[in-house]
Amino acid sequence: MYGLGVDKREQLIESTRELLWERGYVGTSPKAIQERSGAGQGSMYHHFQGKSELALAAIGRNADDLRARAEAEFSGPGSVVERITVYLRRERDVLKGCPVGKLTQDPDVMADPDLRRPVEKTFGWLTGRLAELLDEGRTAGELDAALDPLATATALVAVLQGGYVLARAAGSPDVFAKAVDGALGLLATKEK
Amino acid sequence: MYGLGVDKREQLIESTRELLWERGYVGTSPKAIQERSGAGQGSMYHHFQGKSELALAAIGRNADDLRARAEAEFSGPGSVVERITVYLRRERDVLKGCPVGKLTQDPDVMADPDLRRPVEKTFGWLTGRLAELLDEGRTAGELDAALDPLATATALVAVLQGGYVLARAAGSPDVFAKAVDGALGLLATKEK
DNA sequence: GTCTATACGGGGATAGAC
DNA sequence: GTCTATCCCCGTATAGAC
Repeated sequence: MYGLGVDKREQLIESTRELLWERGYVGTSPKAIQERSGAGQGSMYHHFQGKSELALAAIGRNADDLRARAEAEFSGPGSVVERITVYLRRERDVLKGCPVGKLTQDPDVMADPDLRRPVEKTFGWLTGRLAELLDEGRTAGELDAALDPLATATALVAVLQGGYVLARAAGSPDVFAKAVDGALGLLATKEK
Repeated sequence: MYGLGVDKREQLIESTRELLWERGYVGTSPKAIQERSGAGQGSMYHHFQGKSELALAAIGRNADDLRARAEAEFSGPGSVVERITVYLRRERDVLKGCPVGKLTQDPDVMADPDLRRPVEKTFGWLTGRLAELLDEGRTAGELDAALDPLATATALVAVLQGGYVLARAAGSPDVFAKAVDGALGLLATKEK
């Protein structure tokens, strides 16, 4: 626990995180995890019961990260629209996709309630938090009173998730930026 | 070619289509395809060189379907916004996800240029076609002249693709509908 | 065209030595 | 805690018979 060396348990989780992001759950084998982490079979099965338990730790960490970063932007300085803009425009590893959103396309993740829960929670939180912000903007008179906070928040989160999809399809991050531009262009009309 | 029986080649493609949709490319094995189609090993490898060639046929068909359906709605009756609304609100198998969009999350599909091409083409076409419609609406005075057709089109397609992601995360199709509502709510402001 | 037999490596995990 | 050995089934494909 002391010293410079990172323990194997930690390496296993981090490697799984990366692989889940790059290849998804069905596309990630214990062998691949072991190779990337530098741990052997015995080490992996000592720390974790198996692939799914390891994935659970990795997914949880991905989810926590996403949430922490978003919250930092949401609670930052500026008007509501400014804060949302900062969030939407933040630099992302677009072509790799969203480390959490990607998991929704994985049949084995969605089939396992334990693995699925953090994904569900993350997007529930994200949408709700964004809806709060929008509502705050409405109350403050910054945004049109007719704007539906929850529907708009859901649409904004969807633009991000869909932006990843389109960017990967096109092989270019520009498409992600275009989608965000389009969304912000539409939102701007609702500003007073 | 005559008669009631559908040939095995056809069954193989259709089964692959379903499996690709349900489990993705990495999650679909030749064995699973054979079982679902009722064809044996020999039959499959007689008609196709292997998994990827079969997937290519299946992906192409999924892409053609998506395009044909969308085009029918885009070229239907009504104003531009009405046609877009019909398209966005069309009934979909939301929890299964988009049969084409889903493929973008599959590392082995994206890594193979042949498999990737139809996906890229489909979204390129879809976004472009929607941008044309929006531009038509602008020219006709139906939509605000300041609206950016390409960015808006990209955002709309992203809302759909992201809607699938969020609905799967939540385990409910309602979230997809919410995202669409949010997008249409924003678009409405741009109507004259 | 379709079937069965066969092949080989990999996925996923256990056992036991160190 | 970590390693190596081992296990069994599956993924993916070829060969050859019918």
